[in-house]
Amino acid sequence: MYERLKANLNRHIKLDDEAFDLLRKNLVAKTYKKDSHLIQSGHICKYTYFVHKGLLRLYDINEKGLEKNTLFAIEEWWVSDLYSFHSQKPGNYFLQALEDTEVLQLSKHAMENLLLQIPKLERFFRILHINAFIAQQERVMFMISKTAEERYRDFIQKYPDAEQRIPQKQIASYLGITPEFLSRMKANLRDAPR
Amino acid sequence: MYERLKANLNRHIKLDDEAFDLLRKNLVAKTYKKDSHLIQSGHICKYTYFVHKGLLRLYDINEKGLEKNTLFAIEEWWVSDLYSFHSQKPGNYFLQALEDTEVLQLSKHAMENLLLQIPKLERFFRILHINAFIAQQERVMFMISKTAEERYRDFIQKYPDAEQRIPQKQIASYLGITPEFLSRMKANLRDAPR
DNA sequence: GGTAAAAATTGACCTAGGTTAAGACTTCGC
DNA sequence: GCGAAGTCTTAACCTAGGTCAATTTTTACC
Repeated sequence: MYERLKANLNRHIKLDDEAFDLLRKNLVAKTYKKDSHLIQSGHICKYTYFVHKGLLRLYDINEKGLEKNTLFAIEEWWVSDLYSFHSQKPGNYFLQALEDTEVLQLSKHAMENLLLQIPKLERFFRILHINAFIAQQERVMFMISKTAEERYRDFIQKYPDAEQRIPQKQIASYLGITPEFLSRMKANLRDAPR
Repeated sequence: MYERLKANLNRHIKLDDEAFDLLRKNLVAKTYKKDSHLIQSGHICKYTYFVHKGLLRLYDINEKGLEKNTLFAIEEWWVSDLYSFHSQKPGNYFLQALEDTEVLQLSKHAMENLLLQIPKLERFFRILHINAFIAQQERVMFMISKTAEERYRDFIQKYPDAEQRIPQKQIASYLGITPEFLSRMKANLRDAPR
């Protein structure tokens, strides 16, 4: 169970056994049923989650009342409403399981303590958030520069198993298009592929 | 000159004089003329910049040959091609001065040393990048959820002096619309304000 | 200070993607 | 295993925003 977490940390830092153990003691394993929520808009987000198994979506509800996905988190992703988690103010996002999902949950309080006790974790999360920023920045550039079809192609290439695991309406919402239009695009691609 | 930097650091951490002095020794003050480039696409990005005075734009050139702005950096912003800076691989972005600009420049090598010598800096940049991520995430949600006019209103509200300092075609590129359409939108707003 | 280039505006026309609605196909609860 | 609800598809029509081109305004340069 913790092997996946260890592998994840090892991408950026080396932790000795003692530090890893301390981290592990502060994590709580939880499972969530498909469709249940880990985070609710309007509430203060208490936890950051490491996805061990499953699939989550982070979304908000815009002023027109529509759900818009901002990210999907699969195995080995860290996910939270970062604004709410770090400011400890009410957030705007919902986090929902799209499959039965197992996570390791880290509270804000535990995280602050760990950062003091294991300075390398500051480095780990710094690098993690740099990469998250770069990915979001690229996504903005895609929104600005590419057509819906180009963004869709890019999406299925980057997340090859997404097509199987994620309902189309969720993918459409992530891409910023309607499910109807995604459906039409797929029909076009079928007729005139590549 | 360093007061602005000190204020910036103080937003998230407290540095003693010794540490601040060490940081200062690693920074190099540079000035760039309007229209000159600090970073070139295709090159490895050697520096991160703290903007002391002036205005920069970070942009790429997409496959259709169009320049697209991903961010404007004004006084007290940190800016770089983070992907290239951190990976030390060739980047895709250009960083250009839109006004005569004074920056403090920090090399990758100096930064790595500083992070080891002043662990609090890990914390500082971690928080900085969390906030940068949150802002980009919100920008993605705006692209997905709002009309061009709503995004324009939001932009001029968030950056009140942008209208004076930044040419319209640059703002249009940032918003993901054509200069022609921005112009027409402004005409509409003039006729039917609010 | 005059002119050449760049930026902004305006107008006619076009298209990617949205909207609404109806039918078909899946999924899920009992 | 069956009905209800949700999801996906298809089609007709609509609109926000793009394209192209001509005109005016601003900026930059000798």
